[in-house]
Amino acid sequence: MARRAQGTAAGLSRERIADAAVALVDRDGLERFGVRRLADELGVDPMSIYHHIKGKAALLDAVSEAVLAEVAAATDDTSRDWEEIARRTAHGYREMAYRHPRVFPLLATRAQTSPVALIALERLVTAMREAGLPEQVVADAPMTLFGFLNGYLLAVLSGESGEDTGTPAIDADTYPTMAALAPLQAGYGSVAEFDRILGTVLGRVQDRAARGGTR
Amino acid sequence: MARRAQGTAAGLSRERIADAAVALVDRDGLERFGVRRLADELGVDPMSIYHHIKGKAALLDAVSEAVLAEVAAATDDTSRDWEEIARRTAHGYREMAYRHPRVFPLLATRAQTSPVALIALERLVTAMREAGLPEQVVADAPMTLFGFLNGYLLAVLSGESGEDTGTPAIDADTYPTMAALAPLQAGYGSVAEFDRILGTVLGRVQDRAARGGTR
DNA sequence: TTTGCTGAACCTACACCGTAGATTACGTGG
DNA sequence: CCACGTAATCTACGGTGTAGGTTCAGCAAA
Repeated sequence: MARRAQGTAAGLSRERIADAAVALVDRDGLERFGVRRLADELGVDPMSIYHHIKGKAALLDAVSEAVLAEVAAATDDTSRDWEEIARRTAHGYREMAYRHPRVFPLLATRAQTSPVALIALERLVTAMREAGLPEQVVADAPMTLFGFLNGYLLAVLSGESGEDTGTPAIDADTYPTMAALAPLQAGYGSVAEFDRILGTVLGRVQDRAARGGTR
Repeated sequence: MARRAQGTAAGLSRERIADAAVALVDRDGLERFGVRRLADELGVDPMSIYHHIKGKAALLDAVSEAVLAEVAAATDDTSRDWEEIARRTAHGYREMAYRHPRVFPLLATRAQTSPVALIALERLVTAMREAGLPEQVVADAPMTLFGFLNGYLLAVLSGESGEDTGTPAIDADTYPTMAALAPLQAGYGSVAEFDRILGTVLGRVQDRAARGGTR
């Protein structure tokens, strides 16, 4: 609010800006997020931000990177077992998604090429390779795992973080089967549910490996 | 461009607007899409659109609905075999995604409650139920199938539709395994690849069914 | 101490956006 | 022939991202 005079240090830095941006998106959502609002939050002129980050796109990149860094920090890397690594990464990813449901669409939409993402993937595929899994299976693993993680979490969180929290409650007359099934879909955000589905995905990977890989 | 005088009919309708919006997003991308640009494209005052569609959010809903309708139209519903239905729906969905790569993020992000989406799901789960599959398996099917479809297609298309089509070509020194695997990931986007992964997902559903369902 | 430079912060300005509210005129039913 | 609903336009407001210029604390060399 009270902006300092020109030339006075405001203690801005890429990291401080990114953290504030994450907090702002968490609070108000992606729609309402903007450079000016972020500047207000930091008690700073909008243009000051541009001295540390090139533009709004780069700002969103920084947000992605910040929450991904959380995952990396929370995942301990003591294990060498690829399935253990995959499980821990997936659970860490899920927890981050629940911590920042309104940031998550950003991650699912943009291709992840940031170092922190690549390091995690490199660790996973290296472990898989050392375990002797067929090359093609290893090559497909990132896409298989994160493709599903993104799709699943996006669907589960879309109700969780929605601006308007009104589940329309599908019409039982026109969609009888869907309505009948609704109670069975009640437990959809639970860890148990997640772990079960994750297990089937990893099980599939192992099946392919056992069969010898390519097809 | 040449706007007519006030009161003169411009032949606008929800459908015509939605079609033009889809074309505009296809051409310029979601970032550049806006009410004013759409109005320009239609040769119409921006506010005229508001007489047919409530606001920008509703406009994007209309876009989603329009492309989903394409899928429904292209998928013939002669079969009663649930696996056949799932396959055809999935392939139709994929083709739509490739036809409108810049619209697709919209579908993956927003929860689908439009009639056209619900009708397709109702058909699928009804067929599965009639085939005698366990209730919980049927209940999980929509999430399993579309969760994966969305995640996978989002990842594959993010390179396809990118505003800047520069694949960064990961550094072979810092990420040796990832770099070594890159050639094996070349064919990502092909129908064959898609069908293979789809097969594993459907195979998983059948496995669960054979084992008796819940767990 | 004085000088001059660097860079981080601010200020101004512009083009654009979504949309609320008022106005206009065509086509139709009475 | 006239009133009216409707579909279009016009005007205006507050908000956005950001290019370009300005200001000034802090520091290094003279």
